[in-house]
Amino acid sequence: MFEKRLLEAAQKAIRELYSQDFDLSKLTIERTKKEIEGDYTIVIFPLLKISRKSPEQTAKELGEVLLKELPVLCGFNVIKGFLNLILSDEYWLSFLAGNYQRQEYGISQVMREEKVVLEYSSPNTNKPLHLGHIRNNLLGYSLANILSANGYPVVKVNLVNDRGIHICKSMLAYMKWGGDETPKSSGLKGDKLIGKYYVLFETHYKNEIRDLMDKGLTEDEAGQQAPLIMEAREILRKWEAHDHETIYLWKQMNGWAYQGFNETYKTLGVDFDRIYYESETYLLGKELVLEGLEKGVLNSREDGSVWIDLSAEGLDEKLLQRSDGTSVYMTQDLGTAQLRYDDYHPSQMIYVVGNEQNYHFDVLKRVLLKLGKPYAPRIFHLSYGMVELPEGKMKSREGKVVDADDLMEEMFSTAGEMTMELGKVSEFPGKEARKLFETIGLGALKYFILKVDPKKNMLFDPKESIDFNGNTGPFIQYTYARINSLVSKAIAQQLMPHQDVLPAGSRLMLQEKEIIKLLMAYPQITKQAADELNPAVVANYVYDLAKSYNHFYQEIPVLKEENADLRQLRLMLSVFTASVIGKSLKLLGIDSPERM
RNA sequence: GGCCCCGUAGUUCAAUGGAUAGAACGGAAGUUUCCUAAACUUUAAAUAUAGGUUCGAUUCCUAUCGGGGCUACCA
Repeated sequence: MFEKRLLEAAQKAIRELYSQDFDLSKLTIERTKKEIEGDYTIVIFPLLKISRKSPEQTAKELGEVLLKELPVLCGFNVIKGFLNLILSDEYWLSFLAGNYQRQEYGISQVMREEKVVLEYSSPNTNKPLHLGHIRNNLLGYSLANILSANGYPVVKVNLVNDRGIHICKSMLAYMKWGGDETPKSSGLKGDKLIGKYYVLFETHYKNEIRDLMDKGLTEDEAGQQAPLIMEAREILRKWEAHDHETIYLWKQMNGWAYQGFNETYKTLGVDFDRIYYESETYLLGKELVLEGLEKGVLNSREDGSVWIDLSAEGLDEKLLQRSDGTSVYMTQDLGTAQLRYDDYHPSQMIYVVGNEQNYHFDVLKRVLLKLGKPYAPRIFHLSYGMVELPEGKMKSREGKVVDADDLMEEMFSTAGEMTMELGKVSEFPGKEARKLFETIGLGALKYFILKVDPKKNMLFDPKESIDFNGNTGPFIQYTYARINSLVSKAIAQQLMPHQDVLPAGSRLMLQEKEIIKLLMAYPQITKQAADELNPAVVANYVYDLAKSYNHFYQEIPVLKEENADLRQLRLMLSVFTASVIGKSLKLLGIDSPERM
């Protein structure tokens, strides 16, 4: 890689010029800004202490030595404290010719030994997936792709919250008011049917609380004593005691939910290698709690509840097991972590979970550390920001959510309307057209969500957020389709270049060079995205690339160019660009349409 | 109250401590006898406030103001 060679040469040049060694980590080399002539820039300021000369003078001296030392350099300029180096066109051209058809470009050919377990999605079986889950799923799926491309063997796991007091709530509501309604009889998707009863519970529960408060109870007391919540607790107790009827209903309702989830996952285009159920891990969690008690790391109270005291570390006391012996979220997560470690011995266990659970994961890690678990330090909570609506946070208890299925369906129909309006694919058969609308609609949705830094909260306005023009998924997909059309024509006219032919002697236009530079950056981009666990790096990159290509395409002829060398160069550039756009989108979980 | 995160054009997002803070949407003005106009070109418009560290701060530190989250025997 050129940066490395440049750094070494700079080291040598500095020693030659100032007879001193210099800490290379202080030297920054960056790609030259677009508006300025040059390809790589060395920031000179850190050198001034040892050069004892003006920034301009220092830059000039260093530039001259480098020019002599590195044959690929053909010139430089100095602006203030910045040394801008110019590489010869041959350098860019040979890179282009050598890589434009490499399928494996930007994909690591070395696989690491140790696995990464990546958890995402993690739905509750009592409510359908909503926009927040969409962000979660897209992030997880994309990260799995990005890590794989960087040579990490990834195990995609989904942890289903299939048990707990919240599930009992929808079970209770169904027992009371459900009759024998099924997804089939109601025509509702399974997860939607469950969600309906969860909301029903919350509504009635709230009413009971209000009634009790009217009788003089505090809100807390009312929340604890309302008949519905007490009944739900009883169901949880029965469930943990393996009561037959309870288990039967639980299985039936969860089955409905899974069917619904699977449909949504399929439409969204995400999948998993392994599904864990909390009902299978909570007992292991309880064992760990017992172990903690024996080791004296945890303490039990008189009422039988088990706690960990983290006040010495600036946190609070945290409950790990209820007084009635039932387990809580944390108990389950302890077991899940253990099981995952036993199954895969991963080098990293990444949890894609919203930032509202930062505290929970902080505690989880500390508990496991105190238990002396070797995998505790390998736990990494990839904490992503909330998706907010214009009116604020989504509240599934109140049914104030953007439903995942509805949203996607809306995207598809909007994509269809847009396409028809533009008169793009009127000759497409119906099935193919529907496929295209899904590709474009999902492209818009996925790009919109993934282009934002995962750590940050983001706003989603159902009426305005999704666009198909400008900095959007469809814009990038369009660029891909456009190139594809161009290349098809080139093939038809037998104009495609031969791989072993170098377009020699041609001068690169600015627009061409800009694209080549971006293409060359692709491997670093995928690495950065993996290091930072951040798909937005890829999203912003591929937008830049598409934008640069459109700029080029608008102003410079490709097939119409009469000079065969230039035509060949531009075709290579186009083929390479389409390939890298396709790969980048793939990393984001976005499909690239051949036509649109 | 305590702990954590975030304040960048009208709006939604960018910017490894480096050059004149980038885009997109929206606003204004243009480009189609020419490889897909879901495109391209031009234009107006922003770092919450006050200090500090630094040759250099949107970025690091402190305070203030504003927004969000957590602080459940919910998940």
